[in-house]
Amino acid sequence: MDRRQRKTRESIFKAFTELLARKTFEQITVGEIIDLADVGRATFYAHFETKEYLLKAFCEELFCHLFDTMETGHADHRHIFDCDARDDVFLHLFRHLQKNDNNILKLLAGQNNELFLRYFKTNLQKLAASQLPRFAHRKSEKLPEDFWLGHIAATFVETFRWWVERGMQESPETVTEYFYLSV
Amino acid sequence: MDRRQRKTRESIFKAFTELLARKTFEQITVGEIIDLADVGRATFYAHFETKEYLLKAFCEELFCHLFDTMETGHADHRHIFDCDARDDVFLHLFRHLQKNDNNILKLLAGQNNELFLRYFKTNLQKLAASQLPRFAHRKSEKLPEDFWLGHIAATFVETFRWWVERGMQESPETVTEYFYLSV
DNA sequence: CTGTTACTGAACAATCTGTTCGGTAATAGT
DNA sequence: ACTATTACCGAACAGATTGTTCAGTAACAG
Repeated sequence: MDRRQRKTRESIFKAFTELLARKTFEQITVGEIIDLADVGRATFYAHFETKEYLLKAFCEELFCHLFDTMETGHADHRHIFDCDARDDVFLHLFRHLQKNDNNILKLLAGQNNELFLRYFKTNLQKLAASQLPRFAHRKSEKLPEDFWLGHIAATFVETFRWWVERGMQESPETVTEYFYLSV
Repeated sequence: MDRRQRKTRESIFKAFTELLARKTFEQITVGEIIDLADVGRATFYAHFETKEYLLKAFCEELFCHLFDTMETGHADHRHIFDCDARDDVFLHLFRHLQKNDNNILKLLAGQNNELFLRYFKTNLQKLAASQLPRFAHRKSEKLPEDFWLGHIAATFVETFRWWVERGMQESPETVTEYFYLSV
């Protein structure tokens, strides 16, 4: 990819992330993004059809980083975050989320969080599917599989939301315990 | 309340409901609402500060109808909907939702469903609190109460969402069973 | 009958979106 | 090193939407 393109894309992402720390998605305008990214208006629209497409691309990169690196367990990833692969993946995930890379919290709290939550849930559902044996309760046998997977993902999201609302006082270990107890 | 005010408010609500059947909240403009409601622009803004405040008022009326009448069990309500108070409240609720009064489904499916879901969850949480003995599992003792209530409400919402996504093929009784099994 | 209140409708500024285009600079291929 | 391609700039642009203002008119309450 052209170096110019890459630089533009990165500065737009960076500006978007910074703005996300201050305000919610719908409060951010294209004008603010290009000012902070120091990029022409036409350039922005050459990269992203609309503001929503930027969010979409942002979410894709975000969850790619968050989930894919976890599943495959890349060496560099483990080095950076000092992860132990033997850890529970959900505990692992809570630990990541605690760091609030890329201002995930603001995306969760925003008014227009539908798209974000959909990505979150989709990825969680895939993760849950790979961890299905962990959730093989008696009750799960009586429920349709897609219902069950959706329930696990939704429970994770809700647990995370509860955690954030309370200011993330509890340790990731405690929250993980709550998650497994309630699911 | 002045008859003129009431009529204006009602025609705005009616227009909003109709538009909600066709498009999502953010696609609806104030111009469309006042055209359909046949109401002056200034009049709309005399009633509602912004479009969001209209949604807020709409949600309040909606959930007031949905929950309050259920808890108090008004005679007229039972007449209209032919409800049996001995029925489980959650089954009762699923039956109501199946009717899709006021296009709840569109509000659920919309992109900007955050406000709607918050109202939904808040009311469900109150309902769950009143029904707490039903959810007195072993596991619930080990969890903080607000976490537990939030989990019940979120599970209901998720169950409902799953139902809607599959075209509401299952009976309300089956869905209620799934709900109780998973919570 | 009268004072108050609500609605009308049109005009208004302000903001944001998404597009267009001629000129400029960086890049890639040869 | 030359050339064609590609990306960027930046300013201008039309179009849509929002929320406000105001003078005139109609409905309401006492």
